[in-house]
Amino acid sequence: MQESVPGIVIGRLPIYLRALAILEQEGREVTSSQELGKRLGISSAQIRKDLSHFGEFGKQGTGYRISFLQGKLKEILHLNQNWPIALIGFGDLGHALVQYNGFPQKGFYIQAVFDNDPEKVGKSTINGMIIQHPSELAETIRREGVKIAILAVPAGVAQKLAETLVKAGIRALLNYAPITLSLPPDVQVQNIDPVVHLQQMTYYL
Amino acid sequence: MQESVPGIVIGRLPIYLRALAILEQEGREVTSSQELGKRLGISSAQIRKDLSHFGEFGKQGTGYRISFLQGKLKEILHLNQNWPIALIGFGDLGHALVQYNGFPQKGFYIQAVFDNDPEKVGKSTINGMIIQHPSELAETIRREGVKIAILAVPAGVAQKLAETLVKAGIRALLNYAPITLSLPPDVQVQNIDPVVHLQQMTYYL
DNA sequence: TAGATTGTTAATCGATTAACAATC
DNA sequence: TAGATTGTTAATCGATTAACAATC
Repeated sequence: MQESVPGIVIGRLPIYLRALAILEQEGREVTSSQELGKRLGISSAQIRKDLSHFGEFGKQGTGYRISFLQGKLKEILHLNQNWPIALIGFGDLGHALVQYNGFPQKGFYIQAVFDNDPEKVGKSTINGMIIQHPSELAETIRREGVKIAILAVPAGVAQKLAETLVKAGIRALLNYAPITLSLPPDVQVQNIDPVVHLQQMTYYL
Repeated sequence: MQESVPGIVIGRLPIYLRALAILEQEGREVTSSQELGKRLGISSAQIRKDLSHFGEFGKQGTGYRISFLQGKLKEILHLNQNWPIALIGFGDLGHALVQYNGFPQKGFYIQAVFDNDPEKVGKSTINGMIIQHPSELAETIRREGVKIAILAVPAGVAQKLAETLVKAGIRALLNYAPITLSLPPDVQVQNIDPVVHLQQMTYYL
């Protein structure tokens, strides 16, 4: 648990959490590595190995108590708190992200929205946030102590904005711009580019 | 080239393609595995190894001709054709996806849109597509020979719809619903769940 | 007790990297 | 020729899986 856990293992924990939430919704109280594995298309050994990086959460013979394991995984992933988020870019995608109820449901709250279109600056989103100009970005992020940003802007301005965000104190960046960002290694970056996903699949078609 | 190429290698090819497009935009004609690697945060050896699965695309001493390598990668990924796409779900996200110009730019054309909201069925999108009821799904997909679908619906109905899509002839599915789908192994599935990405990053915060 | 499932070890499998001959 | 960079081999590194003692 002390020596660093592989990133690929961390990447699976939210998937486990998602599966546990569904099992819980179904009224289940206990599950096993085998059942989880079957649902997720993963071997049971891998699930047990992954969890063993962090402790012993199951019982021989019976498996895992769902609510207990959920709690542990949330603790590990630092999800026992709400996370404020800054959204950069209020185009169609930004609009959809602000509306998406999956974020607040999981403790992620978009707290500030930025766009450089003069037509949008000063207007308010459906849920009452005022769209700010990027020039206010650094101050707002510092003041609110925001650590996570979502970048939903065109590729051309993404790198520059990302650098500004990092300077302002952002430590984790969800990047929707179709470009590989160059940032200090201690800044977390996750990329979402639907075209990249589609282009992978066409290989097999 | 004949014995199957690891999926992880295929996953990087679109990233290479994206980087090459940027270099081309910058007016460059030639690049090297070292330069590409630096831009992408990947070792040059890995890039050369990845490409070697498919042939020899470079020249010792000089590197890779950008337009030639782009052509080869597009060929490998079957991107030398347009791909029609069916979009299931016309909520905020579906709306953003229909508007997104990154798709047609790369040869992906949303050709049919489905939503089960009676308020939406029969109405037309901004670019003139008529929103169809899911009951028409199978026939439309078969008729148009669509092989790729984007699933942008709530988690609760995703599995069922995915099965319908596969029965109708869909072979590749880009899944925005926050759930792991169970589908035949010969169907390609890629998942996009922003919450999963955020939950990975909070581990490090 | 009998059956089930964990946590963990060791073996296997696969991916990445270092190094270099070939050659432009 | 001298310098640069490829494609490829072998070594290293890391991740997955099989197997099983421990134990609920």
